[in-house]
Amino acid sequence: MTIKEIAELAGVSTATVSKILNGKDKDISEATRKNVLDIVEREGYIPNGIAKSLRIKNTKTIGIIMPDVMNLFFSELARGVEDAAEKKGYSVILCNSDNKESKEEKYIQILQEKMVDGIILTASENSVKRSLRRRKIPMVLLDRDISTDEKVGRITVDNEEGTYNATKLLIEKGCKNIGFISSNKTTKSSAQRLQGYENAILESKINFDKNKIFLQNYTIETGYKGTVSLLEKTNIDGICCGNDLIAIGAIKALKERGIKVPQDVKVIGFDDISISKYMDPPLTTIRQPIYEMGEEAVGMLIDVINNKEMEMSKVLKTELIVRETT
Amino acid sequence: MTIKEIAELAGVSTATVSKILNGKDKDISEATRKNVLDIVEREGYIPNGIAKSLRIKNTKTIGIIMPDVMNLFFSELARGVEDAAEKKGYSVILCNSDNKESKEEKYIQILQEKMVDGIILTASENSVKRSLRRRKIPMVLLDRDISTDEKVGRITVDNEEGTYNATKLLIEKGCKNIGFISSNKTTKSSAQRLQGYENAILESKINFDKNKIFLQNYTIETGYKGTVSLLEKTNIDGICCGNDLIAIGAIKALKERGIKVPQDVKVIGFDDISISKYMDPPLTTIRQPIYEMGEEAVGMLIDVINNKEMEMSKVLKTELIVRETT
DNA sequence: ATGAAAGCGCTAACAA
DNA sequence: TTGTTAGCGCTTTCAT
Repeated sequence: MTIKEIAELAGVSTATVSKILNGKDKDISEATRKNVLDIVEREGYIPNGIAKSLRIKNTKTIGIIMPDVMNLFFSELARGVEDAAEKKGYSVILCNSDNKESKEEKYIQILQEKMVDGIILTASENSVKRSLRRRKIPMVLLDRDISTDEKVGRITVDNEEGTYNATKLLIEKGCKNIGFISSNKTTKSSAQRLQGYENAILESKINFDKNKIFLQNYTIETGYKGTVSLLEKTNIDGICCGNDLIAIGAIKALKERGIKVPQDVKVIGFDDISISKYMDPPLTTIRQPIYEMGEEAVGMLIDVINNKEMEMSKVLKTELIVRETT
Repeated sequence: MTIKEIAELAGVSTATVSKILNGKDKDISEATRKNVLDIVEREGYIPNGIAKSLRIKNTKTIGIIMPDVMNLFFSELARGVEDAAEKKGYSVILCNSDNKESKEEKYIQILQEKMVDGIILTASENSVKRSLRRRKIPMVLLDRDISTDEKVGRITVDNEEGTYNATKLLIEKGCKNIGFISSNKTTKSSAQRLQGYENAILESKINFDKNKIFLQNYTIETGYKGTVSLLEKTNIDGICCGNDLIAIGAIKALKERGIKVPQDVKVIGFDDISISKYMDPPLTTIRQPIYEMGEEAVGMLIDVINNKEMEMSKVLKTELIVRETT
């Protein structure tokens, strides 16, 4: 069923049907309008959006490339993106990169072939730069910032302030031996989180100890292993974690060894993923407005798609959520 | 940059370029092949997939409609789908329905307009039926089965056996007062899970008590509220939960009241979402092969897209994972 | 081994 | 108020 067939059934031209279907019906008689719409309804006609897109040169779909939707942080991000996109009439193609540059670049290529109107990206420095050089397409970098002169949007969070406040809280609560477990990625956000921790320590009277830092992945496993490692090498009465998953792993290791949280060791996470408040004990953490970040990203992306003049960078605030692990 | 421009630069026709780009180059001289490819590379040409799709009538993209990616169960499903799709050369458009029929139907329409090659659906009975009547498109129903004569694929799990085994385990472990907390949805899977529980109870010598059943949503909140409610109304020494989220909420309520799990009350979940093994205590549960279900769904979907003769229904086995809440 | 040309389903400028 | 028509970028048949 095509627009042409509808036109024939209605005894009008395809142009007329097209206008009606697209609401450009100011100078179309109510009679033919109704007639056409009835036929469309009766026949269950579904417009071919591909043909339309080819003609009008936009697809009303955006792509999002992220490491892994199964990770609670990213699934919340994805939801924020999808909800905001849907509200603005866009669909979203989801791509999981597992942080692999090869996948990131492959997906960027595929998304461009599919003529998405823009891409939201949580990816490595290299992929972004290389792709941007090849062909420009509206892009906003989400969560992970990247230095480039290209015109890309950025939505980030004040990571440094986050871990700074987290560590400060631990210090205020009386911790003297504070570990830091996080990711060893070379992303800005990882570096900033480490920096925030260091700043807080350096600023206090407790002395900085490299042995209290364990850097690996943003995973539960890292939290677990890191804690075990820290426990062996040094004494600890507080752990600042690079994200909530790490904190969950840390608490597990602690509990298994009969170490009480928060009495013996205090733990603080980062992100405030949805599960954190249900942990035992409920996790104290630095909240990122994850869902909102997703929303902001699509708002910004659509602005750049429409060539609107706007601020190309937005850094959102974190918030300390004190629950029961500190 | 279009295929035409590439053709001009190479001094050949668009037909030749097209053939080369699509590997239909058996009778194309190596010289022109190399020349064209070099130019494509040098110019950073990206084919317009929309134009291609319009011509060849497929988009190599599928849609998936599910209630909510933020729900751990669905995010794992989404990942399984995306991974399998990627392996077979498909992209996936993700849609969150929040179990709302209006959204389900809206998305089905949008996906059809975008000419996806097929749809994977976790949706209500009505939406599916209504949409199927309007226009046929390859579809596979995932996780939620629906009765219809239409030719749709189905991937499900043996829910009844799952809760039957779960309840049996509780009984074997000595529980005499077993509650059941689950969803009140009118889906087959929900009905089957209740049935499995009832069967196990009826089959045992402990008598069936309607007051020990609490039906609401598949959420942590329901688990919490349901447990509180059960505790008030009746005595309980075991809870069979409709999913892991409910189990997590139940355990939280129990712990808060100083009731020990598993000593005082045993709890068993359903799904084995990724977080369950990290709970405290690690959750005993009925494992669904979630990721594989996603994979199977796209395998089946692609088979129906290609009109392959195949089994249109597959029910996967659950597996009892005994950890420490029983 | 290569090319000409039709046509996929739609929109929009322009004509009537 | 409605219709004619070109053309979006590509593939593919059929010639050459």
